[in-house]
Amino acid sequence: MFRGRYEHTVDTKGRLSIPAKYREVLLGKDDERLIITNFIIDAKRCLDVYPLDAWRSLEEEADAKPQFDPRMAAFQTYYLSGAKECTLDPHGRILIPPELRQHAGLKRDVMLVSAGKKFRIWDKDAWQAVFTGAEAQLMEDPGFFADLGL
Amino acid sequence: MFRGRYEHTVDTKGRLSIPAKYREVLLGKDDERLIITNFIIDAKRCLDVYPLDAWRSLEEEADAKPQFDPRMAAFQTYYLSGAKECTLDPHGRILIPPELRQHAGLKRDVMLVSAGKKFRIWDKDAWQAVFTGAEAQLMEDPGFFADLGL
DNA sequence: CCCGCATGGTGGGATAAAGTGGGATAAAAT
DNA sequence: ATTTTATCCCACTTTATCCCACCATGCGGG
Repeated sequence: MFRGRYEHTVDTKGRLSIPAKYREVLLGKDDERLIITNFIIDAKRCLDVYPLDAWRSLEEEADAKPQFDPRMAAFQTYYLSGAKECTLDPHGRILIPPELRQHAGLKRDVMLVSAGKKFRIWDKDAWQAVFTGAEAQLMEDPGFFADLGL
Repeated sequence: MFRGRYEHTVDTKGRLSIPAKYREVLLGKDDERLIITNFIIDAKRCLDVYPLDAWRSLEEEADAKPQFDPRMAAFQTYYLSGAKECTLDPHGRILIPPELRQHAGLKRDVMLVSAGKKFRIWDKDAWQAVFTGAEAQLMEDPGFFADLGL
């Protein structure tokens, strides 16, 4: 499980260092490979990052569903097909492929945000917008989280 | 399993270099032969590309089905009979047969898109349309993927 | 309280690999 | 026989990878 939010920077070569706390999770798996794909939340684009094993099980679950369901096809088109494998360099950094960097509109300052078995990478400004958006919803409707059954 | 999307170019001779990551998959099979056939998704034409072994098992599965089902006949007519074998040149490129290039409307810029055991080749503009279509669906209905149970 | 060292994050140059293009030769089609 | 198409070879450009150095921060020991 990944935990916490981190503000890091993407250098001019497109490299991003993974927080040490996230890396500890990977060390526990004995596999430092990460899978990155494109996603979108609240009309803001971001990147979803999975450890390889978590990604594989997602692929397999998806594979077990009816292939010709139009939603599944869209999922395949949008989410699964965008996946790229990235390995950590000796300093614990990944090189974010250009298309994905562009998709999420990553500039220098980015946010790494935990999301259970995966984490997300946001452009810092986009993150701010999504975060305050979620906060606003919660202000308007204090029961917003209640329905989740937690 | 192929992974990721790549934007490459078809040169004036009709050659297209296969992404190194895709080639690694073929190296694992000890067989660099690819089978290419015509396909269509969301009314946009594209090409389906299979490693030879995956194509063979598809052929055999098809062969095991009732021979006189009209749908199978159409599948045979459209999909199976369009197949051409292509081999990689020393630089890891394939020469896309003219008919297939024309079918998919391939110009200079193309997209290679993973799809499980096979991958697809799209004209870049056609791909954009398909991709943004999927994204638009997701934006309209944030629960779009939630219903897949993943 | 200050110093030195370990750790985490950032940056830059050198080398290797991947992708692209073009000419020359060989094979195939007309 | 001529034209076209495919294959091979070499060259160039861009991108990724490796390696080294640097700078903060935090912590323990003098």
